[in-house]
Amino acid sequence: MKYVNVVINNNSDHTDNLYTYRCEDDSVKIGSKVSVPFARGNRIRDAYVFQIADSLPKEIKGIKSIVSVDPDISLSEETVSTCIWMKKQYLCRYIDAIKCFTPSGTSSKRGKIRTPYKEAAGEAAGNRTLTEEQKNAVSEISPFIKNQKHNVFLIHGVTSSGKTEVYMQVINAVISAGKTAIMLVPEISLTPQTIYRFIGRFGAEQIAVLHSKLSLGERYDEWIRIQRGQVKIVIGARSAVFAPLSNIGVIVLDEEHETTYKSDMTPKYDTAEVAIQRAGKNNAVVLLGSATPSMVSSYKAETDKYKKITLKERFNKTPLPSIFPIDMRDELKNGNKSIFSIPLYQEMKKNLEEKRQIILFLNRRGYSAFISCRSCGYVMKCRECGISYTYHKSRNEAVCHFCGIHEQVPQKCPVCSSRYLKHFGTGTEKVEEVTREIFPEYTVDRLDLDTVVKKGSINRILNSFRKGKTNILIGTQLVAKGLDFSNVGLVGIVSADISLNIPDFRSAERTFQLITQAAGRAGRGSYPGKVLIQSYTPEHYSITAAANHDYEAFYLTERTIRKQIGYPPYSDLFQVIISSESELEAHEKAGEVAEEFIKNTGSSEEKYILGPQAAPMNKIKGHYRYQILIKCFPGKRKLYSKVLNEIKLKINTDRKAKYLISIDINPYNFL
DNA sequence: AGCACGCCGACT
DNA sequence: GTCGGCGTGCTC
Repeated sequence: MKYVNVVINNNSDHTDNLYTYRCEDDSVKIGSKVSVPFARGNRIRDAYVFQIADSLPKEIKGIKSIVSVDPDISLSEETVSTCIWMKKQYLCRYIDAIKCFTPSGTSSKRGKIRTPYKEAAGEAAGNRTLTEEQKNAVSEISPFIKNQKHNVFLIHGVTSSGKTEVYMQVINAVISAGKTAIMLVPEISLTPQTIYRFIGRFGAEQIAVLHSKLSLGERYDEWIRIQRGQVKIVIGARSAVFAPLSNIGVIVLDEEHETTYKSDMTPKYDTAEVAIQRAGKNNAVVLLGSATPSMVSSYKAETDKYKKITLKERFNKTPLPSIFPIDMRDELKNGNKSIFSIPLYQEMKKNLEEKRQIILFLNRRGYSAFISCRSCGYVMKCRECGISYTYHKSRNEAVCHFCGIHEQVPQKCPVCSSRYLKHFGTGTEKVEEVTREIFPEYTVDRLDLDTVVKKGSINRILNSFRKGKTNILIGTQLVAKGLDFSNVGLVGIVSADISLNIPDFRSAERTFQLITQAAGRAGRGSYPGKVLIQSYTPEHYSITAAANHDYEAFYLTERTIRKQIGYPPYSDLFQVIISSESELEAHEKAGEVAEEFIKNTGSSEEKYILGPQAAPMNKIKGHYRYQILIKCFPGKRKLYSKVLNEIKLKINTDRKAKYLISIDINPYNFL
């Protein structure tokens, strides 16, 4: 006879506790999925065993017994403890964390299991020869694999430095040592070539690919394959960090700076944090790879939380493309009001004539118009938050989307008195139209979220570009991610100002990343590529540092600013959103939450709290949303989490309350 | 959440 | 009388 504490699969904050049951089944262990009678009706529900004891510390009246044990699905002790950690870390319920680790479907029963990438052409199985730098990287990591010592490595490698080859050799060592590996990529549909390389190298039967387009049944079958130890490597997007592998030796996050690694649905987890948590418990190594590491990761490397490895040279020894900022203020002075500057136009013409292809980037996330002077480049920003004001047409006001401060837009530029102080950010839709107008004899194609939605069209667009049928490809950041075309002579960034002025403290970081990643698309063949960046503030450090291929310069400047204003990596940002059918109520309650937070944390430091303020998505499905942002400095995280969780529970379990609260710690998107 | 209990008004 | 509305309390 033993007693178990279980988490009930019940979608409610009220029942987010451990419940004790009697258990006679010897096969039950920590992580077992069981069926239990629950509540007055004794309805049979799924539950997961989190604790086991031989006796009860004190008697529980009306204790019930487990009715059955699921033979197929279970958690491991490691994943159970990761669930407990997730509840604290992300203020979610136990069951939300458990659902990440368990398949929601049932077996597809359609006979044979289909592996979507089975037919991948094989690549030579042996390891390739490495550059000196790659060898050093591998030999720095190997001892940790051999000695089963947990560590996190930040691999900062320029585009084309061969990071993937380093990952593969480390994974090879891990598998040779009888352990398993998780390989995470930002977006699986955009990185098919990486998957094919892995399948070619390690063989499809050793690999499970967690594909977003898998049906529930297919996903279930893959989950079972992984859990039964039939595969050694799991490749997938962020949710693959929850793969039911045991004996993990390495978890890799490729392109670790990508925003897709942060979940925006409950639980709002950070993939790198989960990876590090799991790796720690498996005595495994984590590899975070990027050409443009996030500020947070670089800061952790600087402060010795991570070990940094740098790959400075490109694998094929081709030089990095030359990057030229173009001052759009000069264009205006010279009477050119078109989207394209003279240098960009001429460079496009030249490349087309010499039969090289062109990629044009535009940032469509510029819905929120900012206010800038086209004559001198001045941008209206919030003094406190350091982010660009957003133009609100209805009141002709400039509003800070972080703290809510607003002011009238002046008639003249406060710096140079020009009348060219205008809101900016519209008109990018026109790029395709204008391009077709200027170069009617060439083929122009476009790749963005709208075109990607249609399945298959992304491959059609990319294939026709790869084959050279498309001369000019216009795209959003989507195109910047890891695509490898050898005939691209020119990359044009139509307006760096748009990403530079999105209302987010990460706008400079994003801009630096965008330019660097975009530049990596040029000059992959024999011709050294060229990158032109159009901007009204080409002297901005994110642009000059990117142009000089100088990550360190960018990092140091940005770090200073983050420290001054108290943004990550110097704080954790808690975004608390109150939603209600009544806009007034949402606004008021957000204010009350802020007051209660201040009272309960005993901190009188109101400047740590920004808002209340209309949330980025102001209205969703008839519910108005107001937010407060809380800067949480080192040492405060536990207290803030506890207080916020108490406030959240009180509100979300109050049936009379007509509003809801949700909390996102370090959200990635403020748009 | 989901369900039972229970205390009130409206109805065959 | 008694059917059913929903406010309240509880789930090992």
